[in-house]
Amino acid sequence: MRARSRCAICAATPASYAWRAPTFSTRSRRHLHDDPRRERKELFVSETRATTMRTDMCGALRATDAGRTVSVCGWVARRREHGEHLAFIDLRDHTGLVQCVIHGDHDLRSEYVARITGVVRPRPEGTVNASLGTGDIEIQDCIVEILASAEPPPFPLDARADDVDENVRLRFRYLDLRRERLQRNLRARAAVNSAVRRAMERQGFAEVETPMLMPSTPEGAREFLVPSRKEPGSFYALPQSPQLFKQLLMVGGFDRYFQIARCLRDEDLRADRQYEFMQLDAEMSFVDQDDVLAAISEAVLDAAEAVTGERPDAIPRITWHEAMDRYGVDKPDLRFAMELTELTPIFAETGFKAFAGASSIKGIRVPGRAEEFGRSKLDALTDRAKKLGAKGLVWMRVAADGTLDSPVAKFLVEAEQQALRDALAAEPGDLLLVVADEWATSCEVLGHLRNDLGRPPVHKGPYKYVWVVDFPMFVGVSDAGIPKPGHHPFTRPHPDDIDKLESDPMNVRSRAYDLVLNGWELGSGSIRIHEPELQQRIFNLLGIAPDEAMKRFGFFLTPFRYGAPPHGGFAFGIDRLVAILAGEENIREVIAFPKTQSGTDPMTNSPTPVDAKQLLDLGLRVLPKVE
RNA sequence: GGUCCCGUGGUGCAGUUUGGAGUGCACGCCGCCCUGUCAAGGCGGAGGCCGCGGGUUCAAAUCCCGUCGGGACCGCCA
Repeated sequence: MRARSRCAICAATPASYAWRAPTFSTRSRRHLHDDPRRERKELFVSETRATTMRTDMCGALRATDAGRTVSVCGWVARRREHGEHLAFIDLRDHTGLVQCVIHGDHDLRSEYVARITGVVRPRPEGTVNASLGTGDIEIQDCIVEILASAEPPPFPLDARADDVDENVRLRFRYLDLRRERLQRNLRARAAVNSAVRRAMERQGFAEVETPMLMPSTPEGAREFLVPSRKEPGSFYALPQSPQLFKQLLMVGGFDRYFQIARCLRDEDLRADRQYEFMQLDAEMSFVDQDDVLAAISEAVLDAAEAVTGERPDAIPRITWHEAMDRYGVDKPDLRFAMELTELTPIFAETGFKAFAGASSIKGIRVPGRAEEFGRSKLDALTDRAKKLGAKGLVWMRVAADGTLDSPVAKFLVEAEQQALRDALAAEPGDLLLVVADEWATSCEVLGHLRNDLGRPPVHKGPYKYVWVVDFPMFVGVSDAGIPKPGHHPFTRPHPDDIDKLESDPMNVRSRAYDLVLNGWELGSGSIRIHEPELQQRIFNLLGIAPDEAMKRFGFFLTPFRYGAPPHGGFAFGIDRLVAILAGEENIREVIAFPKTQSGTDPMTNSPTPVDAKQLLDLGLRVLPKVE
């Protein structure tokens, strides 16, 4: 046993895992740290997970094992029969495949579970399989024990199943899980959990569990409710996050808390959203933003390193305002340029009506794609822009001679056209898109178009982490003219803006921050308000009177009267981080038993109706369906 | 709540535009042959409520309406 920590994906030690060749096959789509081009002679130094039934793992055997008598256990991945005298069986466990040479008649079919005992020998000359990690050797003189027979699987348990209807994969999830892809993804997930836990412990965070059954606090996401049997008509809520409890842990003197916490939100599902998901949830006392960002960065970078083998650089920061200004979104994807360019001054004196008087004119340059955008695609882009809230979209194709091919070109004087080309660094063949509107609208519309036109799949290319800081305290106003909190109502205002709370609330920044990776929001956090007076000031702004605040948040507010430390925290989504690191575009691929977009589980058929007796015990009656 | 895409033997597809016999391909499955294969090969065979319901038609996988299921997105996710 080695003292150094192992790769939790493949159980190899750090010294070896960077050299580990794929042991399943070269057809698999993704490899994390595998590189089959490397030298293979010192490939694999693995713990053998020997048991009373086996001596070695299938995928771990190497030429250095030649001569050993071994026992391996696993599933029949493939068989190649040559009559009753000879057959090749590829036996699979989670470490990979090994070829077993079987003489005589054995009824070994797909997915039969078998124990095979034999002698490891180098393969005969000319039969080495370079695409297998175990391809230099095979197990000969085999004794075959069938441990379980199996019906043929409904889909092939290899890379071909990537194309199988996801509903079928989910119905037979336990079979899907046998595949290399899901084995790797879930082991990457385990590696992330482990690295995160170690990073937090190393930094002095204590792991504390918080309740799953808590009072309903209807702000924010829709909650799952759990009826109380003892008090019919009353309900628990499942936590959207441990937010309130973790702040109380700070009041309780824990100083540094973390938890890999299950969170539940009854909102519609997406590629990056499930009802239940896991967060690294953390909170710290006597800190400011820099402390929190540093601690969380440590966990994220450790997690990334554990999966990819490479530690990312320090995570850069960008303010919310700059993110909106340059990328038009609060979760910028920094893997590609196409930045929003400020054009307002160019058209200060313009005679073009759509631009004249607009408070913000911005544009993006879509390099080299003028050709591709004919009239119908440009009309579709314009529709898209309008749906996103713009009054319109000005498009221009840069012709070979540099002139602007656009229905509005005739409204722009030559100096304006030249300044526009210069500002956007336009080249012949480029498509230019311009929006003139309020600053926020111009940014948001172009930000969407930028993502639509330029964004690679989330898992492609380099990993670009970024902290987005200085979020606005309030976003928009309610119908009654009351500001709406951008993060949550316990978020601390930016210290430089506190004086403006009442006079200019919409321009108050908060001490709230997001972590973004490749355009996906990984998580968010904030420095909190720990003084009851400041908290009530915020509630006043939000139109919540003191008695109302006590009614809604009483159990949370009372503790702060007993001495709360300055504190702040963060939470990021484990599922999303793992998905990106594992090269997946959908978090269902990194969850063992996920639900479909409609919230059902094809394997267990949940949710299901329950017996009338159960409802009776809970004091519940189900209403008839409304037509 | 909304928009768009997809439902054809166990799996993946073609067929739908322009209606004409469940017509076809690949994999898998079952049987036989085969002593160096490796997503083995050869021969043979079985397997279909064309998601479901209704309509149009002499005739519907194909056209129309509805519905169910899956997926992507918008709303929503403090």
